[in-house]
Amino acid sequence: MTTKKTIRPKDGYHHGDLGQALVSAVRRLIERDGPANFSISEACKMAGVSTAAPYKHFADKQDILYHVARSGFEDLTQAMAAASADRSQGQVHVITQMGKAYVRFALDHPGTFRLMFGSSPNVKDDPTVNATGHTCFSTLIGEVGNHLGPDSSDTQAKQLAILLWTFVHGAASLAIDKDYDAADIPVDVEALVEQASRQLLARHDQVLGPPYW
Amino acid sequence: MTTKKTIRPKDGYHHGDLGQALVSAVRRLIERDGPANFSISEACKMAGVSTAAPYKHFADKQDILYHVARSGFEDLTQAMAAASADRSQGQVHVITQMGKAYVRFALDHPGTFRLMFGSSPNVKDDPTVNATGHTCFSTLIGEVGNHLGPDSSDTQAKQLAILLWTFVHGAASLAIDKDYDAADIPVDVEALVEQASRQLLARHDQVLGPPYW
DNA sequence: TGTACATCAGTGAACGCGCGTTCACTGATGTAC
DNA sequence: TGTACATCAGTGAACGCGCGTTCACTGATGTAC
Repeated sequence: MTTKKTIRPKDGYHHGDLGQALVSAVRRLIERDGPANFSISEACKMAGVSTAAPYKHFADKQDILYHVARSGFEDLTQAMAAASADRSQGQVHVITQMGKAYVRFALDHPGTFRLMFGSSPNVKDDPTVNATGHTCFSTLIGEVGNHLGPDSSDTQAKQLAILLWTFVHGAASLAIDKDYDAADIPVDVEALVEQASRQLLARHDQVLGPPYW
Repeated sequence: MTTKKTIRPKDGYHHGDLGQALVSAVRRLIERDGPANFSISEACKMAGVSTAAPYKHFADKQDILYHVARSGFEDLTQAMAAASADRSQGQVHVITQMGKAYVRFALDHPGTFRLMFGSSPNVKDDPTVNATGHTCFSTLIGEVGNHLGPDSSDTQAKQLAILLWTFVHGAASLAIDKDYDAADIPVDVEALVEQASRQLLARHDQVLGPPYW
């Protein structure tokens, strides 16, 4: 944490850490143009390097995308972990905070988010990308397990986690794709996640509090 | 309904209804390669026509996409209307059926679905596409209004409709993008929609039934 | 400390490709007389 | 009914472009002696 990982851009021939520089250039391009519309050539221009240089670090275009997706999942996992660090307000609060972090990540990095979860280009046939995504989802399952209590099964936790994930992912997708504009009323996505999470987490023999509107 | 709209493919020079033929060719291509990866050239090959022919019917590539998106929204609206035709089992049932129809449409036409709601390529800057999408969402708002009763406000109906839409859209997206595979357990999307819809539609002073698992 | 050398991250020019779009054209069609 | 003609949906060749990738190369770096 104290040692800043510096990318030293030697003025001369060697770059320092071109691999990392390209990944972050591609991430910036993906944020600007979408994951299907970035080009290696432009990423090279941004990194100040010839168009052949990337092939010393990556097999091909797809390989770069794998690295970008992996770095995205790492960031998302970290964001969700940070959001769930405050455990003083109960388990439900922890889970809703994770959901909000998910939505915030999508809004802050829509292009990367689309790459990670979308299908064009597809990035899920890479095992390590899959593994990183898996890790990310596991943290949610763990928290939902805490919520359900020690008597609950792993399957129960997974199924409830899927329910929550589905809503949160819908909120993130509709928000970044500007689909909520069709609703004619302003949508507060985080409030939406708060409301739905509490409702979906509620025990089924329990009287719910008032809705958020 | 009785008069089948025939596309007469004159063997000779004139096509008959090339505009319609191209739209459906593009839809097929979009289903195969995704909305960002179709090419006019290939659609022309499918329609048996030179690459210059489309420009007699459409301004440019983007214009074709607008037509495709519009036809998609029309199909989705129709599918949702059909699903909600059976009103014998109560208002909640009608609404869950609409949600399932939405998910089924996405699974049957993932490419078109991504074009309609996604952002690359963006299709929402066309007013008539927007209007068709608007119509589609309105039918849901109407049913939710029925559910809430005559004393409810339009805003209340919209907000609850947004809540439901969000979940259903998340389910559709995660399903077609194969993201549920990361969950390690099989996911029955329609059952998921059923469960979540009932839970989100439940009155807030009401004891819920048992969950679906 | 100085030198020879292996390593390898970069260059820059070139390739083949598929694409969207334009252009002058052609020939089928429907209609006015 | 027959003919002249305007219309316009098609053709096919060509364009310019940006792209991913390859190639032989060059020169900076670190290390063994």
